[in-house]
Amino acid sequence: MDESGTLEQDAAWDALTQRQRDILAVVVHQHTRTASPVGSTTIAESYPLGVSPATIRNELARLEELGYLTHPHTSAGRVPTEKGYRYFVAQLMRDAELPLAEQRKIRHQFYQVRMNLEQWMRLTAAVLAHTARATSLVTAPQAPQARLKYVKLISVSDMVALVVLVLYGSTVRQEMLFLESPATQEELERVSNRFNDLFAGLAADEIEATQLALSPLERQAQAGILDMMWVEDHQHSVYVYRDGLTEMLQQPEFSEAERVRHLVQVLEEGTLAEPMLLSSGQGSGVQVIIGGEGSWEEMEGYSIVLSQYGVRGRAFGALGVLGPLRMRYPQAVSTVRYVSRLLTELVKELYSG
Amino acid sequence: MDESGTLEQDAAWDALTQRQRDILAVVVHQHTRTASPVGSTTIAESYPLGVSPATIRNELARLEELGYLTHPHTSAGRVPTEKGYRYFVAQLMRDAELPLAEQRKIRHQFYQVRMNLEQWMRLTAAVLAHTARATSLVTAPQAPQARLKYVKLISVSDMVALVVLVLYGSTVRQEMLFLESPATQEELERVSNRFNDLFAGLAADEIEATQLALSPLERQAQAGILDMMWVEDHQHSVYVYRDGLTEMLQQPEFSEAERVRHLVQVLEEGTLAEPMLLSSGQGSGVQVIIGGEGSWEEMEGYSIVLSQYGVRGRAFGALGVLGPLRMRYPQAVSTVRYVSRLLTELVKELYSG
DNA sequence: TATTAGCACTCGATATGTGCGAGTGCTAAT
DNA sequence: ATTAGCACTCGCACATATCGAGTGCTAATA
Repeated sequence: MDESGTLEQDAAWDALTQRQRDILAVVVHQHTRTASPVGSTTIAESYPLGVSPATIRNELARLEELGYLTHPHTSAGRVPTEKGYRYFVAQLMRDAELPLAEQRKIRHQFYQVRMNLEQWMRLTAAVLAHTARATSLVTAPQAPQARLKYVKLISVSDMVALVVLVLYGSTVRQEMLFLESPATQEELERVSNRFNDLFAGLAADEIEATQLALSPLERQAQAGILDMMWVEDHQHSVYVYRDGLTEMLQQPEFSEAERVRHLVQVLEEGTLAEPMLLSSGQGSGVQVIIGGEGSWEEMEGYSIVLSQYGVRGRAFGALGVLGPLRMRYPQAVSTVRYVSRLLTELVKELYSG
Repeated sequence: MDESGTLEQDAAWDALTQRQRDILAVVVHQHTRTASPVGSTTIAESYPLGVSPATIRNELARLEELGYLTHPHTSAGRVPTEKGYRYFVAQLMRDAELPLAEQRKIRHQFYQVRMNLEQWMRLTAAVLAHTARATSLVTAPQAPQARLKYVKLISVSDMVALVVLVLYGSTVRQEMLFLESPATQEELERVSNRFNDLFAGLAADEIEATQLALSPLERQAQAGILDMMWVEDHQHSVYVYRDGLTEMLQQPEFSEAERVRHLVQVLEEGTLAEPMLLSSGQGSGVQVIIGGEGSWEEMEGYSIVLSQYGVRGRAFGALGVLGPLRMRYPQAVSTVRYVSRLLTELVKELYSG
């Protein structure tokens, strides 16, 4: 799904009549509210389609043949299939913007918070979870390559120094360094100053490439700094902020313990960040993954609405919501879209320095 | 439970015969392995008590009368009650040290990791969860009052500065500061230097108390720093590292979705840190809380084995494991005790600077 | 008096049966 | 093409029967 909703137009959708489209939309809509299968009479009664339940039954049978709906069992109503949800998202859903009131409320919350990355992430997660009524997932913006803005060595004891690295994008990292030979705060100060002159603005490989005469202390400090920056660059485990799990677990799809366990496992093992950051690569804007398509096998039975935010090539992250197939797609999509735009603005400000 | 296991001796335990004590121990032991009620024949067959099942039945009935055991239903075996577990932990459990091999393995893991607080916390959580086979909970060491070690203001743009605070105990905090009037890096540098001279080693209230002539920029910076330190001091939400949840959810006590939901909720809402840090106050050493006694109502149906670590009055945290009543108490207690001692050593090193 | 064999009894778990009702699919009429 | 009518299906809820593990009690025994 791209912004205008045209991206999936080329998919080979069966040609459905308008009435079939209407009925499918009603089934999806009803089912997302009630969580139970919807029958022909319910449809006829609650929407003025001007036809009898019998006719609707025929259409339902046809839609089932085409793969958009299923039966849990013979004498039950219809439930959308994954294909049904996909059709709904791509073709039927009116792709509205988030209501202005909601927009203002969210924006206000963001500006109330100090300019602190971690708090933004938490707030984003909270807002997404609350507005879309599903579990939210947010990664912090990732810079492709850490660049040194400022370094400071602080004496902890004569053999131990604390290395504080400030990277562009106001990431700060600190680590202890065990010294091979004792050093005073003054010596460390000198090293800090020299390194700031030499290395400011450089990435790890550039720092390594500078062939300079270094004292043993400097050599050790440089090695420590490079180590920290490499860790930063190749950090495989991106922390994923999340919220709204408990509320979502109230939903009837989580009435079996096994289902809950599985979800908790997937969330805890933290393997979602990678596909989030990679997957939403194609196409700009909001992506809707239904039933664990593509590289999301693990998420079979769930849907994910996600978007990247930030600036490609400088710092970007991903955010989205995860819920059961029976999700409020319109709400989820508009919320994710709005919040990702908002966060893009904020990240631009943050990285402008 | 204190180190020597004598603390709870004064509790008014009913006088049980040695045979009753043996039988209670067997019930607890069997039940923790099999998760199902244990019957009289099982006991007679698996342990050489030299009496018939009938005798054991009489004893079981007596133990039930006294409140140490229950029946799930008439024709089922016995299951320990909370009181039964308490008696087991206080009186019957042989309070051994962790096996030396295990100790060495754990210690080795800790020394392999760089001296990095976050990694220690994660490792602690992993080790606890794995060794005690329950969900581990670990808080980082909390200093009673943040003391400034070093401050640095870094220009982000002419109107925005990044404030980096290094506190004692190698905590580093950073935050953006929006300036009222533009300032260059040089000006910020001057402020940083002056503040380091004036404020190093002081706590927030002491910094506030210094009545000095400050420039507008300095005044704003000071306010920012104070703010950050206050947040640090009054931070109510201490992050709790945890591990092993997924493994624990495999246990049969979590076969009902409701139970899983409840646990996830309690863990997610993060209200456990406070009681952890306060509760283990009385008595040194490892504390065993069974069935949500005292201020742990929320944890009814669970047991917690916890200990504080670190140095009282300087920096201390809490660690422990959380599991169902049916927990491997001996393992849990010895692991928690060993790891808390180990971490105390490490924290002492960290804060020695 | 403590122990124990014997035995009736209880109750959960499992399987089987029955009625109910929602919702279908089909057929024949419109 | 639509629809009324109706037989049919099947899950659900509830009742009933069987089975077996494990108890509690009683009376015999050491």
